[in-house]
Amino acid sequence: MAIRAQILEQIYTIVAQIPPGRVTTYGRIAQMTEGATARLVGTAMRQLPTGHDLPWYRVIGASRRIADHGGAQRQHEQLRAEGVVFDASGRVPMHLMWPE
DNA sequence: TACATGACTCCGA
DNA sequence: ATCGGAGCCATGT
Repeated sequence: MAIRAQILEQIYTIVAQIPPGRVTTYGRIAQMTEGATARLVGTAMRQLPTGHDLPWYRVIGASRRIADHGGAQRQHEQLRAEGVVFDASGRVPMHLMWPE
Protein backbone atom coordinates (compact mmCIF):
# COMPACT_ATOMS: atom_id res chain seq x y z
CA MET A 1 0.00 0.00 0.00
CA ALA A 2 1.31 3.43 -0.91
CA ILE A 3 1.71 6.26 1.55
CA ARG A 4 -1.71 7.86 1.89
CA ALA A 5 -2.02 11.00 -0.20
CA GLN A 6 -3.20 13.10 2.72
CA ILE A 7 -0.20 12.15 4.84
CA LEU A 8 2.18 12.74 1.96
CA GLU A 9 0.65 16.17 1.48
CA GLN A 10 1.09 17.00 5.16
CA ILE A 11 4.71 15.89 5.05
CA TYR A 12 5.43 18.07 2.04
CA THR A 13 3.69 21.04 3.60
CA ILE A 14 5.67 20.76 6.80
CA VAL A 15 9.04 20.31 5.07
CA ALA A 16 8.30 23.33 2.92
CA GLN A 17 7.89 25.42 6.07
CA ILE A 18 11.25 24.66 7.66
CA PRO A 19 13.08 28.03 7.72
CA PRO A 20 16.49 28.37 6.03
CA GLY A 21 19.31 27.73 8.46
CA ARG A 22 17.12 25.55 10.68
CA VAL A 23 16.50 21.80 10.72
CA THR A 24 13.94 19.33 12.06
CA THR A 25 13.75 15.57 12.41
CA TYR A 26 11.89 12.74 10.70
CA GLY A 27 10.21 11.94 13.99
CA ARG A 28 9.06 15.48 14.63
CA ILE A 29 7.55 15.71 11.18
CA ALA A 30 5.81 12.40 11.76
CA GLN A 31 4.30 13.73 14.97
CA MET A 32 2.95 16.79 13.20
CA THR A 33 1.05 14.62 10.73
CA GLU A 34 -1.85 12.30 11.34
CA GLY A 35 -0.65 8.76 11.08
CA ALA A 36 2.85 9.03 9.65
CA THR A 37 5.83 7.39 11.36
CA ALA A 38 9.44 8.56 11.20
CA ARG A 39 10.16 5.71 8.83
CA LEU A 40 7.48 6.88 6.43
CA VAL A 41 8.85 10.39 6.42
CA GLY A 42 12.18 8.90 5.41
CA THR A 43 10.48 6.89 2.69
CA ALA A 44 8.76 10.03 1.43
CA MET A 45 12.08 11.91 1.27
CA ARG A 46 13.67 9.03 -0.58
CA GLN A 47 10.94 9.06 -3.17
CA LEU A 48 11.10 12.77 -3.90
CA PRO A 49 11.48 13.28 -7.65
CA THR A 50 14.57 15.09 -8.85
CA GLY A 51 13.90 18.72 -9.51
CA HIS A 52 11.35 19.21 -6.75
CA ASP A 53 11.48 22.38 -4.67
CA LEU A 54 11.34 20.97 -1.14
CA PRO A 55 14.21 21.68 1.29
CA TRP A 56 14.60 17.95 2.03
CA TYR A 57 18.14 18.56 3.30
CA ARG A 58 16.75 20.33 6.37
CA VAL A 59 15.43 17.00 7.66
CA ILE A 60 17.84 15.09 9.90
CA GLY A 61 17.65 12.29 12.47
CA ALA A 62 16.53 12.45 16.09
CA SER A 63 20.21 12.19 17.03
CA ARG A 64 20.57 15.58 15.33
CA ARG A 65 22.91 14.01 12.81
CA ILE A 66 22.50 13.56 9.08
CA ALA A 67 21.02 10.16 8.32
CA ASP A 68 23.09 7.62 6.41
CA HIS A 69 21.95 7.61 2.78
CA GLY A 70 23.27 8.20 -0.71
CA GLY A 71 22.87 11.96 -0.68
CA ALA A 72 24.22 12.51 2.82
CA GLN A 73 27.32 14.32 1.60
CA ARG A 74 25.24 16.62 -0.57
CA GLN A 75 22.88 17.22 2.33
CA HIS A 76 25.80 18.24 4.53
CA GLU A 77 27.02 20.71 1.93
CA GLN A 78 23.58 22.24 1.45
CA LEU A 79 23.19 22.79 5.17
CA ARG A 80 26.66 24.25 5.59
CA ALA A 81 25.93 26.52 2.66
CA GLU A 82 23.01 28.11 4.47
CA GLY A 83 24.78 28.48 7.76
CA VAL A 84 23.95 25.32 9.66
CA VAL A 85 26.84 24.32 11.89
CA PHE A 86 27.93 20.92 13.20
CA ASP A 87 29.80 20.17 16.41
CA ALA A 88 32.80 17.88 16.69
CA SER A 89 30.56 14.80 16.72
CA GLY A 90 28.69 15.90 13.62
CA ARG A 91 25.60 17.08 15.42
CA VAL A 92 23.56 20.19 14.76
CA PRO A 93 23.22 22.35 17.88
CA MET A 94 19.83 22.13 19.52
CA HIS A 95 19.04 25.80 19.06
CA LEU A 96 18.90 25.33 15.29
CA MET A 97 16.05 22.85 15.61
CA TRP A 98 12.65 23.80 14.23
CA PRO A 99 10.08 24.46 15.54
CA GLU A 100 11.83 26.45 18.27
C1' DT B 1 1.68 -14.37 -0.51
C1' DA B 2 6.36 -14.12 1.99
C1' DC B 3 10.51 -12.18 3.17
C1' DA B 4 13.98 -8.51 2.99
C1' DT B 5 15.11 -3.54 3.19
C1' DG B 6 15.28 1.19 4.54
C1' DA B 7 16.90 9.03 4.31
C1' DC B 8 13.70 6.12 11.84
C1' DT B 9 13.23 5.82 17.00
C1' DC B 10 13.14 4.27 21.43
C1' DC B 11 14.99 1.63 25.18
C1' DG B 12 17.56 -1.36 27.79
C1' DA B 13 22.14 -3.50 28.65
C1' DA C 1 28.95 6.94 24.89
C1' DT C 2 27.72 2.69 22.21
C1' DC C 3 25.30 -1.08 20.64
C1' DG C 4 21.72 -4.42 19.68
C1' DG C 5 17.00 -5.47 19.27
C1' DA C 6 12.24 -4.46 18.61
C1' DG C 7 8.49 -1.83 16.56
C1' DC C 8 7.40 0.59 12.67
C1' DC C 9 4.98 0.38 7.63
C1' DA C 10 5.67 1.38 2.71
C1' DT C 11 8.47 -0.75 -1.04
C1' DG C 12 11.12 -3.91 -3.51
C1' DT C 13 12.08 -8.92 -5.02
